[in-house]
Amino acid sequence: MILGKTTEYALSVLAYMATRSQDMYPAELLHRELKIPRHYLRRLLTDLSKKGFIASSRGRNGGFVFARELSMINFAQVIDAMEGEEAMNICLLGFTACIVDKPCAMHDLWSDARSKMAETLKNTSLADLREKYLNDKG
Amino acid sequence: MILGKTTEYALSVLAYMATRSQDMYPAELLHRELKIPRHYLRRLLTDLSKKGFIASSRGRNGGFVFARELSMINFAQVIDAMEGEEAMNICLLGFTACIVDKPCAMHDLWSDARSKMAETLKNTSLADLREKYLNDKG
DNA sequence: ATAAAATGCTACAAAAAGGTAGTAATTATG
DNA sequence: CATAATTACTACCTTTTTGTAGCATTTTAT
Repeated sequence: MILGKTTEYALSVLAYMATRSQDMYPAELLHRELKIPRHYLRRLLTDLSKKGFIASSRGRNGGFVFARELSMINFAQVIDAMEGEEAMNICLLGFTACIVDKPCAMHDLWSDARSKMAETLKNTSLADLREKYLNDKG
Repeated sequence: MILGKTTEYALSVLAYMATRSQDMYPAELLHRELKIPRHYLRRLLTDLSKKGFIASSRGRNGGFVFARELSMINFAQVIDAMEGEEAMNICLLGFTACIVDKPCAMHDLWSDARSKMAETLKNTSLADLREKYLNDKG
């Protein structure tokens, strides 16, 4: 598994919210639309609130909205928040092989590909996603 | 986690074997050198045998050796074998978001970075690793 | 032969991830 | 004020992954 299921759910939710134009997204709606297990989703949403990506409002007509500008949320941030900082910087040969022999022999060979991936994730915000989505549609 | 622990172990083992020059690698040696839990490693090695990367010989003086030329084993193959074919081709927004809206809005933006990563993994063999390792040392 | 050094196999335990259920707290609306 | 709609919290269950234990089997060296 490249990313955990929970991280995929998180990206799904944020991507969905970023590409629509409602002013409130209740858990139940997201559950229906994205087919993410109801209760599990609820916990995920709470978690995403605590992490500052979205904000919740309780009570009738409550739900979730973005807590910051779409342009201020990029994919690397989300993945970091969900998987831990190391996830993207990990040595593909495992720490052991990497540390034992000092600089992991593959770091050079891979750093290009890896850093390109990392840059792409860092440089792509939810605003970019929204823009692309709306353009592709119209 | 980007790759499962077991996959990292597998890469560690193969990388270790590829960069040394013994003609036999018993599990116990790999356990000592790589600090991978003894019994878990044993199962992993059996698994790697069944998958055709290495071959085992039992009995005294037994152990593991590569089952094919180093140049015939690349990193993509190992990752595929350990994580399943889909691991590298997965849609980062999760299948749901991807399918609901037909072509996932991000596929274009990411396909570059992702395919570069995939190519690198496919084009890098254990022979390349060995060569680089021995050059860096000497 | 026998003992030592290996792998193969099977069953189980522990930890992490994923998923379910229900109650409490909060808020808008009639 | 009462009710309905909503999030917050807590506890528990299931599945997958990781790790442990031990015995059976194979091979080599003495």
